[in-house]
Amino acid sequence: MAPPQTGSARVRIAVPSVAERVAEELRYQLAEGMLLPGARLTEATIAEDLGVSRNTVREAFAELASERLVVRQPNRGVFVATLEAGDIHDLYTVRRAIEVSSIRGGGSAERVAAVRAAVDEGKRAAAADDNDALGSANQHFHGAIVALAESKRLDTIMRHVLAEMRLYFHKATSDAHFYSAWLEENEAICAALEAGELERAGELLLGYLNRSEEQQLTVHGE
Amino acid sequence: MAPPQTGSARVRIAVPSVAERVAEELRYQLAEGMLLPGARLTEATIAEDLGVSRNTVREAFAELASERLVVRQPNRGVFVATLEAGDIHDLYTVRRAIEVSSIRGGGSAERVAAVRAAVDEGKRAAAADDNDALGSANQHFHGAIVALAESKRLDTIMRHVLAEMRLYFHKATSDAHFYSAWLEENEAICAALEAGELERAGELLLGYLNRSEEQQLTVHGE
DNA sequence: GATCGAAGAATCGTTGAACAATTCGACAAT
DNA sequence: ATTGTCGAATTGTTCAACGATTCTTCGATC
Repeated sequence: MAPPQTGSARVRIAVPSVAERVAEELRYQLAEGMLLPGARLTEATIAEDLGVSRNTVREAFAELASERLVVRQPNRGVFVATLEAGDIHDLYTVRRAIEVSSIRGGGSAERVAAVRAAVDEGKRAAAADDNDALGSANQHFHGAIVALAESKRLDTIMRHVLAEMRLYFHKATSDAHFYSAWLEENEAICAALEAGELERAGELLLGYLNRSEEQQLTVHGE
Repeated sequence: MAPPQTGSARVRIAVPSVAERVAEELRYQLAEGMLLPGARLTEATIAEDLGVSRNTVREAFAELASERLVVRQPNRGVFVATLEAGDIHDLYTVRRAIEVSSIRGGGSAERVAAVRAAVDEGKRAAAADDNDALGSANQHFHGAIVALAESKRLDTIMRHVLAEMRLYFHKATSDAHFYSAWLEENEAICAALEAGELERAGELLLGYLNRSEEQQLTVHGE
């Protein structure tokens, strides 16, 4: 007999609710650039397009709004989030906090290996000249860094931050030599991490984030 | 005519929507311990109690779920979040990341003054022997530290973390000499901050958070 | 011709009712 | 003690409606 309630690991075989699937679909369209910042999302239209009720769309909107992917304007509707002044700095402030903190704490061998895997993934993508894959690999790299901390909450925060950045920067950074610079930095950061030089890894990562922020600030209107 | 769209500072005089007010009311009850972890929140009951529609309650639930104050179990209902194994460590991991990062970045004179104000608030509460006020002051102190970074996103993350901790620890820590230790530490941290010794302030804060986590771990089951 | 305002259309916020699907509790059968 | 079944309760979702708010259009006015 199984112990009455093993407590935590209650694996729910739950089919994602309709509202969640709607949110997922919209998230996808947002990441893919099919819905550009500022675009209006009319409840009735989306409800009809996806074949669901307006109320369900509403619930999906609530979820996306909590992730800052869309903004609700009372009595006016929801719009794809737009980059306000200070948002770039804000996003990088969050990243500096959680990424640097995570890497300074080190992590299990498995988690470190995952970081290494992301670095390699980036190298392969570069070799294959696949810019999309390069961008994904970079996100995986930074996701893996946060994952070092083994914190559910930090993971979801990072997921949201990355989703927001995809929304804003999806095509803007298809500049080739952007990425080549990343690759070397990621390699160095990963090497320091593997060598247990956590302090130095943190400094390298911090430097990368600061430089990356400046790049984004110059690319987008200050 | 007003300038076509002054852009950001569009001050909405919006009356909070009904759904938001419901969420607010529930948040209040959660913080105040009227709704204990594990309690079931039946849609119909709450809808009737608050005199709103079931759909509206649903929207409020979605918001609270995104803040981890309640948990949705598909087809079963929403329950007040309970402390799972590792949650305490998780919460403190987030706090270490954002609080230490914020204090290491320093802040404007106004923001530093706000930290000082929170320290004083704590001292007054201690003098008045008001334990509730002491708890609030401590939360203000740590909120003020995060506010140093002037980041909307970090502020809301911190707000959510503190709300979650209030939910779990609302009465547990009414131990008098807990607080007196805090007061001295807060004072020392604030002094270091004011002196511009950011690195040291960060270390002190980190030490405090580590010790606080251990206390909570021993008080609550492991 | 530009400004203002008012009528009308579109959309949102919220409600209430409905119904299938799922879970829960109890009770009977093996 | 396990299994199965039935009924009650609750959730997930849809639909239709209506007041409130915003947007648009279109004249009327200066």
